[in-house]
Amino acid sequence: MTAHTLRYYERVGLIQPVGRARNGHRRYSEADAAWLDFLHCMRATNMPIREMQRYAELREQGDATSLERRKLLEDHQAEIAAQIEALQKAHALLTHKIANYRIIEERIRAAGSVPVEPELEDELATAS
Amino acid sequence: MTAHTLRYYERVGLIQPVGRARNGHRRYSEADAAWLDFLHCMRATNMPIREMQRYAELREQGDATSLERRKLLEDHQAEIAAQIEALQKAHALLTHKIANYRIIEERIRAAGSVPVEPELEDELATAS
DNA sequence: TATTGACTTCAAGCGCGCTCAAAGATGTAG
DNA sequence: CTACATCTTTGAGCGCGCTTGAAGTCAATA
Repeated sequence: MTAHTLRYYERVGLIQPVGRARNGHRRYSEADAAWLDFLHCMRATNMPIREMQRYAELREQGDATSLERRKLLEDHQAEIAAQIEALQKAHALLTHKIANYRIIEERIRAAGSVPVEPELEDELATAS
Repeated sequence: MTAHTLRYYERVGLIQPVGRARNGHRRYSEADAAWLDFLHCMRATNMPIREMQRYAELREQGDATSLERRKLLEDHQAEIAAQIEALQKAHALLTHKIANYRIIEERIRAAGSVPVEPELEDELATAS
């Protein structure tokens, strides 16, 4: 997280105005750092800024907003689960395609040059 | 995938100019569809367009580019693995935080109103 | 015949999340 | 005292991946 990003997060209300040293420089407390860690974790898993803003807003309103905050997090967790699934599918597909490329390469090595004919048409087989 | 996105992909070279009906309308073959499925799968796992362009370019050059294409896919697969890890971490964190919110809610219900004092400071505990 | 509707083209616009530029204040080293 | 680095502010700019708009062509339907 760059300094610029921290300023940006402060500007858009993701973090409350943070404490300052006598010279005006920002001093991030442990609590600030922990909150930033959390934000970072949410961003890294594609939570939109708007949603993080909503969460930050609720958090500032205290325990009464617990239920809504929980729902927000549950929604995001569901998003995460969906993302994991898509990623795992793609991972498996790539394993397949990579193996395929190894076969092609072996064939080329065996022929001593690049054969003209045998394009192993992979898309129809692996897109499924 | 919208029609607009298909046009866009064609414009930026992700798909070769596709066949046309007599009236000039595009006709996507099975092979086109399979290739589009693959592209869709890569985009859904955050492969940048530039990388997909590179892959498409190599693909058009035939089997001789097998090795480079394989490396490209291997890199992306590594990216995917990293993403999965981050997502799983976040998923676990959220499980923790959601459980925490349930406790808070239970406490509120038990008190019959929102207590003023006991803000359960969660960030330090769960950000780790 | 008139009117939809789905396609075509090309260019411009947009939302997101930063990212950078410019100008100025302050602190540390030589 | 002079550099130089590091922070401060505000506002503008940018890269990505679409997305939309405008204007036109064609096919079928009321």
